Amino acid sequence: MTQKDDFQLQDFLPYLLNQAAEESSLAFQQIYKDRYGMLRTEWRVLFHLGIYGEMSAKDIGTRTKVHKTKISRAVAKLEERRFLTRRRDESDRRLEYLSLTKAGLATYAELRSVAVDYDSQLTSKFSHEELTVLRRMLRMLAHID
Amino acid sequence: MTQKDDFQLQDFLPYLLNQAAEESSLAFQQIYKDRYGMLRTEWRVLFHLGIYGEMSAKDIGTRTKVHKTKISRAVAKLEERRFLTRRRDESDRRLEYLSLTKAGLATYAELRSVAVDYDSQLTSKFSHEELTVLRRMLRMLAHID
DNA sequence: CCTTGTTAGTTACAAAATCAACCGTTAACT
DNA sequence: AGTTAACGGTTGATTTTGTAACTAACAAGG
Repeated sequence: MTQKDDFQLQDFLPYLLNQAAEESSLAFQQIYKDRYGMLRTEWRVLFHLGIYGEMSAKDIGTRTKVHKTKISRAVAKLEERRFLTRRRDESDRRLEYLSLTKAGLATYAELRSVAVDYDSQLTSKFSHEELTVLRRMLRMLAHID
Repeated sequence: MTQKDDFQLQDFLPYLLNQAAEESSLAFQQIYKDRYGMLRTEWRVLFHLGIYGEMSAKDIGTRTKVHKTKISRAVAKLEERRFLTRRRDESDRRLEYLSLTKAGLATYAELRSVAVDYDSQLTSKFSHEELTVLRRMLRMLAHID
């Protein structure tokens, strides 16, 4: 394992971002996976509906930039578990609005509180100013807002 | 789509990091995938060998935190394409050292230059100071160094 | 109306990731 | 030496994802 090159992989932003994203998601993933039997897209859909209320699969896909087939399957799984219900838009019958059931809302509330705790644990190592800079830069990189 | 909650998904660090990581990897992924027919783990292995020279699959797995089955399959694919060769460690015959062939090195050099260009394009929106802060924070989150 | 195109969402099939079990080798302990 | 455990790496079965093609519904232009 001898040095042969001066390119620094850990300074290459896409790589570094992926490493940070994976590592920082790990413990949270454990929880929604092991404790709630959910996949990544599923908790994301759950959270979107929990936060924004009724919205369509298309809306969620646009916001998360997740492909519609993944959304479709996540929605089907959440519906099967009675976490959400669908409602046809009568003026445009292609659309269906999704909203959480009581059970879905309860699960969202639980996971949300896990997320809040987890986030404050993650961010505890940094100052408020640093976090402001970090979030702004990440949002720019993610093309959010 | 009515507001129902004040939890901000785009401030939840694991989510924000994943969005930034995915978006910032997209165009680079297009290149190694479409132009070089590679998978994520494959370019990572290629880069590790290009940067550090000869190393074992285990070493790569430790550094990248990628599971050994994924490494094993990426190595097999790269070997099949004659980008690397294996050499048994005679003092511990479980280990094999991987190193790039001439063709592997050439491909690495090409992709490396793409990566350098791509990175400077990504980082051009930020100041040197901001980038220093960002990298330091990401390394802490990724538990690198 | 009637084509042609587009959209929201689903499905089928191929590709890839995950997980457990496996092989051969080395290490540790008795 | 002999047993047991651990390690590096591979393989096979299952799950998840990606890609394309498909409904069904709407929209625009003739």
